[in-house]
Amino acid sequence: MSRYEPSQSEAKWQTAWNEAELFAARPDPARPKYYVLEMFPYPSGRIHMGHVRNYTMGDVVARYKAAQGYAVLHPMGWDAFGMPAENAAMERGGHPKDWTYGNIADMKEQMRPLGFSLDWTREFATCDPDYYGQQQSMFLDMLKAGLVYRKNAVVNWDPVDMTVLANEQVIDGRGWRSGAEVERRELTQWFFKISDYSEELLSALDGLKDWPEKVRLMQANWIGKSRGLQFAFSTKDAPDGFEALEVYTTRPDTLLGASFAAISPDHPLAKHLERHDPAIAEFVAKCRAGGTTEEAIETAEKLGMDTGITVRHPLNTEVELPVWIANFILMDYGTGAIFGCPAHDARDFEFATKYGLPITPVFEPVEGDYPAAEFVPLKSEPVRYIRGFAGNEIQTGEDGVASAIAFCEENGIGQGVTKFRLRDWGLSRQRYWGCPIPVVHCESCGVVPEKKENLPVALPYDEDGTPIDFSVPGNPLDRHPSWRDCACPSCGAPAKRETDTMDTFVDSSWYFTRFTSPGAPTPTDPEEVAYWMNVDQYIGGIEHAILHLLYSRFFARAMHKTGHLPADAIEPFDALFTQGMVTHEIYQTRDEKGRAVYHLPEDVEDGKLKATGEAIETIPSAKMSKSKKNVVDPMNIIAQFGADTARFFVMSDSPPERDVEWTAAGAEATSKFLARVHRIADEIAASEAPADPAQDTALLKATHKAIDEVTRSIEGFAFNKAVATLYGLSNTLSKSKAGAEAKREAMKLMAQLMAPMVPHLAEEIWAMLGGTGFVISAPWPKADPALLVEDTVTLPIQINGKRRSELSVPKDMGKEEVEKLVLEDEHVRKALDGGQPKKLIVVPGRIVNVVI
RNA sequence: GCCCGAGUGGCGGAAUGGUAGACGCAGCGGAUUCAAAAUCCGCCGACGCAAGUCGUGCGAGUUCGAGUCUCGCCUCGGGCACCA
Repeated sequence: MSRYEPSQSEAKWQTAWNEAELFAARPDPARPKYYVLEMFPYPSGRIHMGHVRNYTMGDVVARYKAAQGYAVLHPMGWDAFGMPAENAAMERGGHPKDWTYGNIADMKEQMRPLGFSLDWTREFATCDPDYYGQQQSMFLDMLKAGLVYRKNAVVNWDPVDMTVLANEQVIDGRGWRSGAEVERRELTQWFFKISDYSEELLSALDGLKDWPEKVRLMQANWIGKSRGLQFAFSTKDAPDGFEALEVYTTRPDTLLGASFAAISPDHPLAKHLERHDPAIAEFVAKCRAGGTTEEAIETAEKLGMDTGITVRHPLNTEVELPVWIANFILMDYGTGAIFGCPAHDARDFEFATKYGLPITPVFEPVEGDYPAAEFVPLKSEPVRYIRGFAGNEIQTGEDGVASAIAFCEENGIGQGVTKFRLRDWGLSRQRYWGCPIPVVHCESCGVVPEKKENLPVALPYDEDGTPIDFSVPGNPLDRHPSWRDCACPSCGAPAKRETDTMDTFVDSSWYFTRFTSPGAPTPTDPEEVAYWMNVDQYIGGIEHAILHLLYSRFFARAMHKTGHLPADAIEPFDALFTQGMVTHEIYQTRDEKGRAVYHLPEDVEDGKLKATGEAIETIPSAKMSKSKKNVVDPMNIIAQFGADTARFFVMSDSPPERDVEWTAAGAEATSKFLARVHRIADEIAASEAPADPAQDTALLKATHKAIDEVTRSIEGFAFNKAVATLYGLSNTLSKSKAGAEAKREAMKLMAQLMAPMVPHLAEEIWAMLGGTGFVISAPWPKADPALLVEDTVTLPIQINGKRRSELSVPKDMGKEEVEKLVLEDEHVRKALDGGQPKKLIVVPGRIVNVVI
């Protein structure tokens, strides 16, 4: 008899695997390759249950594919640049570099006991000078290839701290530290020309068959291809140089419903007026208050100001429309100017109602009257045009738009234009802890790329021998005494380095290619990258559905264009899986002022605080977060139950794409189950029961059914169903009266099926039953189709769609014979009461429905 | 505000348009035990004595048949370009 003691056996097997170097990825021409990757973590310092879930999923896939004979690449690294390191330095002193590398060491120590099949020899952090030096090298190649350029763009500006704020540092329109009202300010910044690839990134989505449909949809909407009309209003009383006002509209069919024109506060005309008219300057300044997010702009109160300028209606030059400046017009989309048709646009309606502008319907419902507020039917819906100017009176919005564009083109009013919502990717960050942008500003030569032999342009660690001080707001690179000053790479004259660093999305846009050759002297090694790319299975959070994944798709194309990736790797992720979060209830009490005080789950027992016995309020589950203290430390779970319990629990119950609720009871139940499996295996190992052909066959059939189900579940990322199947198989095994030999074989197969999820226990059982080698190196079992077929099936009999009876028949019984038997059924005879059914539906092998 | 999801017993969830609730948790009953823990066996959507009726967020619809498909809502979650 041996007991289940994970604390001993888990460490033992991990040592054995490491000694056998099982997880080092090696190209092997004799086998197909498989690259499985989980989104690499930000080194916050502590792993959390979300990490455990994410990496367990990847590990299940990696181990399963290895058992199937693939040469597997399963690497791990660190997304190590970013704001938290700088924030930590500001709040607690110290240096971002020390904080980050310390966190990496801590997290690695926490990940080790989980027994993931990771190839740690390929590990790197994006803040390693070697990594970001290669990134700088690619940046220079992309600059040369015309994929990078500079232009002005708005940032959140904190007028008190005199610093740029990230969106998350703007809370209700105010800076998080100073509390000052944030304003939008323009800076010259670096951009990737992702817009060159708008069409390509959109159309290539169709090829991503193994991506979730919702992610493809989100990306398609984000890219936002639209067909519309661009035309110029001719202006009256406008300043010189503004004789025409270019507008873009996706609803040219509503042109005769135009009641005003509106321009963005950032439109060149608005900027011109701002310089000459104090009232407009004041208004525009008001528009610029608040953060830069689309959400902030769209939910802000609609503000407008009449400029006094008018434009002539292109279809009827007698009609003049006023030109307003409006805070909800985005300069980044279209031309930064629109015409407003309040009758058929909710935003225009709100604006027109507020400022008393006319509302002129262009179309109405085919049946019924024009509604009280705006009327915005689906474009695919037919409507009756009462102020149409092109095509039929009754047509869909789509047709109306198409004929309006055709009409305007014929009459020289404007052109049909395709536009995209997708904007170029601004990569400049006015921060220290990021990859320096490797260019130099020279007074005579302008912007000069750094020479490649001078890369990496490394971040300075200290100033004259003392670590950089982060207690002062702003970017330390800007005020560094020696780092900033340099010689111009072109003319050698004194020059200044660019002090902006790169968006951390750049770091995460190519790390998956670097894993194929982490030590290469170039960004990628052609042979290695050609062998390992693409990522066969990518796993990460749904929150990355748009930005990270879209930027990576673009970057792969840019890398191809600059010779760093082969043509067949421009869609880097063959299959994508997006997993849900790990959630937990929140426990709180109130302090004397009635404010919420949160408590860790481990400090709570039976609805009371362990320490004081004070009753706690329980708030429904939410994503685990430190601020709400609803976190369960994986280390505690591993210490108490072992890694396999933690791994198995996060795979149980909830489907992986959905959020999973962590419950202490669930973890304990999982641990009990694993102990039970261990006990059953132990009993089987000692058993001497003689063979029993009937029982042995029944067990063999059940085992093969489980092989089939677990295999299909893992293939379909339905790990919760694989777990349910294993529960079922363990019950079958414990109750089976089969002989010892048959049971040993069944148990060994079960160990193989469990191995991807609970590898340590599986090894233990495999060894106990005399399996050869490691269970994880044993080839994945195949279900024998002959053992999966059932001879008889139970057909439910429905009467009018409701289940009333059932019928047991041989699997392949013909339709007519089944019908005959159905009509003889007691319930059916009773319901028919001597009559004939209206209809008798027999779906062979599935169901019978008698319609009366 | 805009885009994308999700909603099934007390709880987590299962169900190629075909027996709703597999499997697990909690709960209840029993066995074992001096007793307990552990373990094992059984019951377990609601109402009803029963026959049965009702049940997948709400309201319509398509279908012989809807948790599943369509339309309109509600609630919760993710994203909205400088959190990662």
